[in-house]
Amino acid sequence: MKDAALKPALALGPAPRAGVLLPFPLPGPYDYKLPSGMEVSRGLLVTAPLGPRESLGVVWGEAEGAVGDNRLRLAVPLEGEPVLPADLCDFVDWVADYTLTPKGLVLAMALRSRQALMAESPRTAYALGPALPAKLTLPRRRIADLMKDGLVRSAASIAEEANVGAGVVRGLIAAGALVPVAMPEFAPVPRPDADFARAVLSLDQEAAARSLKAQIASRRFAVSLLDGVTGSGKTETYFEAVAEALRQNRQVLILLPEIALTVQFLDRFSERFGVRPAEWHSDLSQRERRRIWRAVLRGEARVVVGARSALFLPFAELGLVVVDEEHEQAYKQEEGPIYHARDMAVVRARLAKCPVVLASATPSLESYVNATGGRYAHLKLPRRHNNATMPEVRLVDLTRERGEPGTFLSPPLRDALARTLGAGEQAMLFLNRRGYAPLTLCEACGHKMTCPHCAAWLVEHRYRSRLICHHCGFDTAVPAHCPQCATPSSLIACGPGVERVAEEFALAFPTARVAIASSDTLQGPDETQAAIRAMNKRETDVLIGTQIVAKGHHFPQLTLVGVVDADLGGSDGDLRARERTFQLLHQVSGRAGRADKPGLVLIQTRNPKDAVMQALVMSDRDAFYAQERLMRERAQAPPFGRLAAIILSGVQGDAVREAGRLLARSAPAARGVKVWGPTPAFYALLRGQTRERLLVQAERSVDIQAYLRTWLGRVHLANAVRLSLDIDPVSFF
DNA sequence: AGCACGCCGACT
DNA sequence: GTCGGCGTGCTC
Repeated sequence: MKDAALKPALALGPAPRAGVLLPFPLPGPYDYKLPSGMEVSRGLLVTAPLGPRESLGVVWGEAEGAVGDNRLRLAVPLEGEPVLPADLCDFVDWVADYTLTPKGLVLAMALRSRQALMAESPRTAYALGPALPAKLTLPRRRIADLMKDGLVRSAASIAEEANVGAGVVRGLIAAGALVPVAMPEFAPVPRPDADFARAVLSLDQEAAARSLKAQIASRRFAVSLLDGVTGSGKTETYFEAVAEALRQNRQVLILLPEIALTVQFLDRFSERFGVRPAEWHSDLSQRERRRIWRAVLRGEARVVVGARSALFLPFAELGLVVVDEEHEQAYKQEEGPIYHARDMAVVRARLAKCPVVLASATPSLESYVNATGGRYAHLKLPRRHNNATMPEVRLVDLTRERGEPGTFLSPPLRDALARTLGAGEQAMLFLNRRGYAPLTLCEACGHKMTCPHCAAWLVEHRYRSRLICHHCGFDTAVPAHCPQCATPSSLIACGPGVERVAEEFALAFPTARVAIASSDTLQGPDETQAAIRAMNKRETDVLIGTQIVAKGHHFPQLTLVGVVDADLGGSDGDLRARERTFQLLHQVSGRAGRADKPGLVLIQTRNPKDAVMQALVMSDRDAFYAQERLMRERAQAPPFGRLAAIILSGVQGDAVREAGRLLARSAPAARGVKVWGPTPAFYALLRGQTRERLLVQAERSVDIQAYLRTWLGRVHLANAVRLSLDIDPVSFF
């Protein structure tokens, strides 16, 4: 972070030069001349010529001087001389150093909307002029009638609303009957009102909110874990912190996992603050992106609710960062610059000198250890709202309670379903597996149907009669003969997916109304909304779904949750698999039950003695965390040690494997550092690319980035091999 | 990221 | 004989 030590304003003499960072994967800032006599400071946005074209750039620091004066080109500040906030520049430096990503690539994330800073082009709207032409045709009359309300409209909307051709509008403009009015390019972003609708908080919520408000008032960096059971009102609680930040005239960033960025959340926000917050997510249009980006820089957007990339917005007066559902794996960016948004949010807050709140009912072990160890404030909300009780959790031991072969609903689960439906209540079956069956194999020769581009099984989707690869999207018809031994009709489906569970359920309960909820059946937020509405209106008796039903929505009439296979994803070698299973099952369990009738959760498992299952049954979360913590500590795994993964990939398998061996041979010996591998990645072949992994494990005190820089700086890999780095990997695929 | 330069297959 | 495939390399 040496750049952070730069003076905020670099006053440079005549013929000034400066280091300018460009949003490309260049090794560092390039030197440019700047107009003489200008006061130049870090963060100043410029246009800089790069080769044959003009690029957006940011003055990053003093010139390096490696390039002769004669080769320097002139960078010109943008109109109005906008400046990126200094703490955002520091953040870019920090993320680049931490993830070993070229700075320019990280800067590119902060300049997401390329023309965000180009001069705003005013829109022209029209109002009714002083006089109408003598000759009023019927279309002209319609325009006059429309415009009598005194509102200004664009030429296009006049034509549309008055139902006339564009030519008629043009004619009236030419005749002076419609006069132009200059409008700002963008509608202003509405300001949330801190006191629009104050919530009534429970004592627990009040105490947590008070603590957060005090932190905001002190304007210092602090981390809090808002640790509240499902239904305890975490959102209302941190909304009080948001309100306080607004009163202090500070900006707020609320991070949500992309899937949680729903209409419901935005509605809740506007119920509390009177207006919708500014949104930031991957499918904003270019125009919206530009509008929000500018509004954040100018301080017009006071609260932004966004997915992980919102971390790179140019907040100048950041006063609070909230990371909701902080345990979610979706916060891990797995492509391009690989980073964990939760961890980076903490860094962003530290650089902005403001508090950050991590909220979850099932915190990540990292946050839990930090909170219980006193590094983070631990704010607990142990009670559900309205004193609703937690559901009763029972295990079904699948090693004893087997139904018939090829069935996946055990007798106890069937009985419970029958009772629930008989009582006129709703149920949910959870299985984190899309499609009909995860594996198709030949009865005659044992051949497994796998993807030609990925080392993965093809998943049968019976509704579409296709075999589909969930990694690359490859799809093919179910063949009539085994491709290996040519035996006809020998392919059989193995294992359950949601479609297969739905089929079995429908056979057992032919009159019940079933809906399947998976990313295959629900295309987009509208259909998801419709499914939720059908459930709430009791048009659906049983919802069978993947993890998209685990999150978020609460169904008041739902009293039974069945977990069809709790042992999924128990993959060895993934140190977070147990934590994820626990979090997911805990979350699913929380869907059951209502105020007047406690819910029942039945979990089908082959490992009923496992600590994850026991913690769920005993409703003893802390016991699970304690055990998990101990295991991580013994293994020197995060947060007690550091990890970094090196992923090699390429089309030429031999070259990739050779590069892996070369890399392993050249790993420098260092105290407290171990290098494992190379091993084929979990999916050794993905989209036609061979993938090998090496894992670096280091003690906490080791500077793992420095180690990697030294190592990788010495090795030259074949051009056909791509190397990418994952610092703090969360998944091992 | 672009856009050049630079060496090997099917065409006016 | 060329037009053009995209592999590698450079941009202050």
